[in-house]
Amino acid sequence: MKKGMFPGMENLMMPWIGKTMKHIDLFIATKMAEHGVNLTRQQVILLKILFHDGPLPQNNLAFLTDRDKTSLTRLLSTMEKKNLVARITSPEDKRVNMVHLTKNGEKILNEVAPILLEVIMHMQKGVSEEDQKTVIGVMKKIQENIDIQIDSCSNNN
Amino acid sequence: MKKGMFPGMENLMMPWIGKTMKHIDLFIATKMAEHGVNLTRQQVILLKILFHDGPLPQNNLAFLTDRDKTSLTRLLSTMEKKNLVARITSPEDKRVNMVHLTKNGEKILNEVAPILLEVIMHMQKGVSEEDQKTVIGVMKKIQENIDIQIDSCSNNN
DNA sequence: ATTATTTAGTTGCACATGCAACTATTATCG
DNA sequence: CGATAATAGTTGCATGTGCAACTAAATAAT
Repeated sequence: MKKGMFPGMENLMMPWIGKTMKHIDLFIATKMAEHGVNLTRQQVILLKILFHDGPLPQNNLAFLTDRDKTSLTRLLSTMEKKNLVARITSPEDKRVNMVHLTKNGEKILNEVAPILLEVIMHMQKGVSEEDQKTVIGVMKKIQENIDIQIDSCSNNN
Repeated sequence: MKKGMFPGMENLMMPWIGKTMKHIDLFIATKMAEHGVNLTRQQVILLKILFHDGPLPQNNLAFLTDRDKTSLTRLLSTMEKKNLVARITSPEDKRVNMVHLTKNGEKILNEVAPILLEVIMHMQKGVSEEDQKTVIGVMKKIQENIDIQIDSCSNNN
């Protein structure tokens, strides 16, 4: 019995993309754990963004990461428990939470950044620059195709 | 502010793949809902497999769909509640649950199959056959790169 | 100024996923 | 045959995700 035989779907991109993404998430979590850190892909990316783009309102963070605001709320809650980030209510607008990278978050980001890079390099080993560009181009195209239909219905983050 | 600016990661595949997959899942769920059906991508794929490959033990189903057995357990529970599939204990080996497609499941699959195809075609509109092949090839390559590291640690499904 | 509306975030509900630990059943070994 | 090991599934716990409905605060409108 062959693994991944979706009847009539062997030569479609979708199943492959989905499966790959699942593997990537697992791989990253595993590698992080091996280095004694307990972070998901999503958390690392958030740390990276906060480090580069300073404290940001949750709103912007949700937009930047293309995530529903409710999803971000809970992602931040997880990260706040681990003392990676801190939510500070903005004095100018008390509705707004400015999300800060904590000292600990920064420290861990520094530990983790090289690991992430290593993982990424390992993943794409043997894939030509050109093919990478093709993949990115196709992903963009798919999102374009989809968003034409979805944008009208509001994305609310 | 640009959407999806992961500092220093703009030309990496990973963030694009992840985001695209999220969009695809949402798009499929939305389209299904528009047609009055309440199914996720994962559920549709499972229905398809059960239709083509007949009743199967959960074990095999987990293997075929590259999913942890515990994940499958819960996916099936959801689908059983919706009367899409049925678990029937095998008489030969009482440990084994044979997963059957119910009449209702088959009926819904028939409704849904053309929608899924339409959705897929819409998604990949404007993407050349060649680029699709490239994408699939790259996905396979990434999984290969990753699995070398992971296989040793047992995949337990 | 007071009301109505928009905006930022949270919470309830539902779904998908994996690991560790568990139960029940079968197979194996001594 | 009886103890041990392997196997199939489930459950507890943790993570990520989105929609609908909510609270609180700020802005717009009358």
